[in-house]
Amino acid sequence: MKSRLTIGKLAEAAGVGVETVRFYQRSGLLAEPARPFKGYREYSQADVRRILFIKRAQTLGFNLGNIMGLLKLDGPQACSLTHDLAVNKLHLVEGKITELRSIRRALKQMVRQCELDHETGTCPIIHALVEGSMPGEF
Amino acid sequence: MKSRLTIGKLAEAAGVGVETVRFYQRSGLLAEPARPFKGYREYSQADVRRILFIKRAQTLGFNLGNIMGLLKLDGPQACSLTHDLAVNKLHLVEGKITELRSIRRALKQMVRQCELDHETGTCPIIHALVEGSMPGEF
DNA sequence: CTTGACTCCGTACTTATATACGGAGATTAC
DNA sequence: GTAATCTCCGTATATAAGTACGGAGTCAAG
Repeated sequence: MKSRLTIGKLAEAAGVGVETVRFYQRSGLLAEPARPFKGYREYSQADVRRILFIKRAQTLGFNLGNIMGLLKLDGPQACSLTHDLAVNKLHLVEGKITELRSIRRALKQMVRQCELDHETGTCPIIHALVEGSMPGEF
Repeated sequence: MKSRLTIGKLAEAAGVGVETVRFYQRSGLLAEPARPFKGYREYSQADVRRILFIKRAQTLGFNLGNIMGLLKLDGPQACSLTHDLAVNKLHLVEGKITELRSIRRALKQMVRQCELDHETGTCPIIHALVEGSMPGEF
């Protein structure tokens, strides 16, 4: 079923605001739709999917520029570009996870320390984060 | 050696711009330094470390507000206050880890899809946008 | 002592990603 | 048929995190 949508329906279906749709249009992320009726924009389900794609790609760390690039391309080279971008992001994300785990360890230790001895110290996270920094004045 | 730095030297040592230092000061991320000399700010190595910390924390996805909170964990405080702050930041960090793990999962899926279909010459992600439904959960 | 680099300050501008506003016309619900 | 809602448009505002500008004072090198 090819349901035809107004801008408001599209926005609702995709979980964004009407203004966001207009903004995506201005930005070139969505093509200007047909306006068969008093200048009112008319959208299709494909537009819903396109916005959902944009939103999902955003949560993966792609910005709108990246996304526009992805959307413009099709065919085998698009796949390899997509692949490379994804692999890069993946490495970035794994590095961050590792670092956050070490911060978490430090924080847990801090909490435990605090609960055991009622002693005050400086925060181990900060020293874990800044290589070579001495404990003390911050 | 307690080298005393001008704002320019500090900025250079920390790899940021002079204006950024002033901005951090306005934002409360750096304390107003002493100005023993015609109103010129004077910094120490501790300020360099503090800026490096800020920059590092940013790459992990903390915003300046978060970072201000993390910085408050350091230094002498009432133990109960430290404890509460630490628990609070621990939750922040765990949320960040969870978020990144889900991004990682999605990216891995995306990479896998691309690799599977690479021989066929079509990118499943792009293809799905043109017609039909998205590959699940990408 | 002159020249160029550095510092001061407040304010304005930038980029990315949207949101909001205002007023006119169209559509829909009751 | 009237009120509420929706759509149109261009422009303005929001937020985070800086970055740049302009003019005046100051410092360091040649």
